[in-house]
Amino acid sequence: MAANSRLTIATHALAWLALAQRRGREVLTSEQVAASVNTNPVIIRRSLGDLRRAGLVEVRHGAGAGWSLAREPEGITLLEVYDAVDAQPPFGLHRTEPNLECPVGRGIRPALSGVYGRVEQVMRHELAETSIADVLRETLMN
Amino acid sequence: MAANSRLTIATHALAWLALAQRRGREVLTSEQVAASVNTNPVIIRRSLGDLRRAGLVEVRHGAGAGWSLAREPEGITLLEVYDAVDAQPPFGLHRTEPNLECPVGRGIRPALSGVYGRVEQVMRHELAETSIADVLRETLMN
DNA sequence: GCTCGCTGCAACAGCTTCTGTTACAGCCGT
DNA sequence: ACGGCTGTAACAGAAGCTGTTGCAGCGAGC
Repeated sequence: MAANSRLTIATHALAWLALAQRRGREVLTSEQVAASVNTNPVIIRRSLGDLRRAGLVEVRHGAGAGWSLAREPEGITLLEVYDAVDAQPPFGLHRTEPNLECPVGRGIRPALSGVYGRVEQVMRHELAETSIADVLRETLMN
Repeated sequence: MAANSRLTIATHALAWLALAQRRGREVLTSEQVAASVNTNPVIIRRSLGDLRRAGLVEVRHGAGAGWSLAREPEGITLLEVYDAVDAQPPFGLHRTEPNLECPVGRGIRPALSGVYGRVEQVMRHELAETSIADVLRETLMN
């Protein structure tokens, strides 16, 4: 499958909510967000549902329902979005347990876990450097 | 799908080759490597084939055939392995083109490309910090 | 030159994940 | 009560990875 686009969809939705808010529209429906992302409204509801559980957006039910940011766009980092959408880590260990009678098979998993953990740490640190407001600003430059 | 284990398989194979070399065995067959990784020899041949094309291992055909490291294990970094196995990048952009009539849809792809590019850069930098010899040393500590 | 062991590679099945779609119950302003 | 929208389940299609089988090709050693 192509690479995972969950973080992209969620960030797109948040940037669009941030812009709508700035323009005076308090809430957007999943259909309106879907029109910008160019996908199905259910996809957006699933993604925004993840973000709601993480406390990044709020939802209003009933008539006139819709979604809005729960916080200022300057305060929402891509790291929070990454955690909210529960994206898969970049690397996985062996799918089947290696041969434990081999010295390499016995010790390689903790060794690789250490390396992979360091990689994920620097990745998370970099994601924390960018906010939704940053993304929106760069987006509107084009 | 579960996370991608290509980098893990390739690194395991290289560490095992490095240890065998140190023990005086010049070459290992794909079956011997597969026994340590606990998988099918064809999987190993595919992985080592990637590493051969990247110049990290050498193969000998005919009778007494097998694989050996093309360079010192201290000089092979996980970044080279990562590039050799052509692992997928951690994040993907929209699968379908966003709505270009929306200001967010129009500009968000270059904006996200910039962020994702920076994330991949720090990831690559971290992978370059670890060599096969490092992995083997940590592996044998367990 | 033949043999034999191993590589290289194609083809295929099974599994998993993600995306997209339909359908429907639940909620709540108006 | 109505109507619009959310929440969620169920399902289909596509894609990628792993694992498996089968077979041609290569070359060292006899």
